[in-house]
Amino acid sequence: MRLATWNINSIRTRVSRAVDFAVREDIDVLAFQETKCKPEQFPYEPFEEAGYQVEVHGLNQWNGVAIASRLPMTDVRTSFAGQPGFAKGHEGPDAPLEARALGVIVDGVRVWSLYVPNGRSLNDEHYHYKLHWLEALRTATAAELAADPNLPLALVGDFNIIPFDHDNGDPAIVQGFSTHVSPPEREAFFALESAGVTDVVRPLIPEGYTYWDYQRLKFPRNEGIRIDFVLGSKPFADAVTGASIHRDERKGEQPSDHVPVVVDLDFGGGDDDGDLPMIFS
DNA sequence: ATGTCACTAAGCTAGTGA
Repeated sequence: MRLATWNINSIRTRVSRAVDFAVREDIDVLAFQETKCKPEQFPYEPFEEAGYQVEVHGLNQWNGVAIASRLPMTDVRTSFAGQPGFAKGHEGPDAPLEARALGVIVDGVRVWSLYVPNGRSLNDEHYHYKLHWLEALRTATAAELAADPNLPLALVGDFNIIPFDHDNGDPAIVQGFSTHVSPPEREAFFALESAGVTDVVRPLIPEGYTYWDYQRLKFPRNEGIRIDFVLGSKPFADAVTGASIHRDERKGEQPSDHVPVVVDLDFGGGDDDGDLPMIFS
């Protein structure tokens, strides 16, 4: 299986880019964030013509997550257990949920497409919302893996956290002043390891950015940041055979400000490409 | 020039979010 995650920053603006990438790169499962539309506005047809079915979760023009897959998707969920909601001046499990999580089972793998809240600034209520959201994600992930320790599970998406200093090439993002690099955010990110998931791309690609701001020539100057990740449970991580960050997708006409992150997986069985099984004798 | 972009509601610009 070839699995990708991509903050597309409006699927309606970039549907051709998205489908072309999926086909060209032979992606089986492609998780999107920031689709920025309701299901009735989602451009299903180009995906279906290319052989992908799509699960969509979107409530309005903000956020929005989706998963396109060549393989059947089951057990679709539009939030994780205990996911906090948010409304102005009102945060927590009783507040309305935003469209930031979509989970499916595909080929025996639980895939969560996640768009972690942007903290905006260190003293903003969205910053506390972000930390609570991450803690709830940790709890929900630990519970899901406790219920099925052998489950190949992946948390993929835009985490809006820069885990290490060398993941930050943007001089405007400064420790002590900016979100994405604050110790509480980094602790929340690494705390996901205690739930049983690890970054499966990092060991294969130690350096590299996944996002460059549209403003101030950040891409030509390569002042990017690494905030898009694939975190996998042990059964998932053990199946990883390769990874790639598709920097070229930041180039050309109307790019997203994020690029896709791809992981190759081999769960054994010898039949991961739809062809007849290999016979060894 | 913060060297930008996408969304909506209401109009051809302002407000919001990133």
